[in-house]
Amino acid sequence: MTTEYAQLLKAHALKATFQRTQILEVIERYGHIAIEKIYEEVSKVHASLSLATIYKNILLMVEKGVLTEVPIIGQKSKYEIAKEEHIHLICTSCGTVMDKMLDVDTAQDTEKVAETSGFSLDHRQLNLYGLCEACRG
Amino acid sequence: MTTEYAQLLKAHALKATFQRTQILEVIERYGHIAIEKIYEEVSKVHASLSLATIYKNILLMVEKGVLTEVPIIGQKSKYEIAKEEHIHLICTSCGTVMDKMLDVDTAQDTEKVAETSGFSLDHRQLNLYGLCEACRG
DNA sequence: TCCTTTACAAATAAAAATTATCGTAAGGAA
DNA sequence: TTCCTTACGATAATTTTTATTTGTAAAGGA
Ligand SMILES: [Mn+2]
Ligand SMILES: [Mn+2]
Ligand SMILES: [Zn+2]
Ligand SMILES: [Zn+2]
Repeated sequence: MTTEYAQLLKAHALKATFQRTQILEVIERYGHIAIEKIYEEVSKVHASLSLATIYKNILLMVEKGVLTEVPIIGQKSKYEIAKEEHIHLICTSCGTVMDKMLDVDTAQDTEKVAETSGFSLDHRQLNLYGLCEACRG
Repeated sequence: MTTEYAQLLKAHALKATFQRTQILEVIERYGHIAIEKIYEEVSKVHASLSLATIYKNILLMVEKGVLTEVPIIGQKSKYEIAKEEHIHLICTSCGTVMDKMLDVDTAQDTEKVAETSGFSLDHRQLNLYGLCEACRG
């Protein structure tokens, strides 16, 4: 429902405007989605929406931690609602992005790698590229 | 030396032009570098170079497997000479990208994760974001 | 309530990044 | 060297992203 997104926005000190809740609704529905596609989708229910409003709000919501950017080799970045740390399985044929939990051991390993390089780790981003079940045939 | 890059290009069925070897020389020197910076650097030794030539060749060399794209949260992609699989430590303050080997256990873990999702894994991309030694102070 | 302030969205405009076109130049096989 | 093919440079054209301006509407205080 719409109040869910209103809550999320307010929790991050952002006003819950119609445009923002619509953007969030579309992102949630797609899971992971690129800017242009958000514009396309939101436009269906709100024809007068400006593309600049999308850009402005995506940037703002990433800054505030409501959204996460998922940069991908050979494509434009996709965005998702920020959630618990996880990894991505990305199909190089159809472009689908699937979430998977990161297992604890792997997480600890990366901590060590960072430490031994004098690096203070903030966050991880693991993408696995390949073919999804459907595209393998 | 310059013949080194000529070899690399020919090994991938690409003509060894002056522009291409210069681009590779700059990428090697920086380790990881964005398009605009490549242009800036190559222009110093070859003032008449066209930016379109950079784009065309980067795209081509990525396609042919000479280069690898490194997509990064909040920045434009950087490019590097393709090499053995490794991970990246990325400083969110100064932007530096550092290479680290991926340890074998972690690699095997990701294989399993992919498998159990019916996904045929092709390649991994792990970025660790944080502060480098210099930027921690 | 009325006034003042602030935040947003929309509509451009502007700038930056990327791709396409085409005539000329250079690489490389023979 | 000669010839064929491919790549480069010089734009032009698109696409993507950011900045400005203006009009409203919500928020807060007197
Ligand atoms: Mn995700
Ligand atoms: Mn690297
Ligand atoms: Zn697929
Ligand atoms: Zn740093």
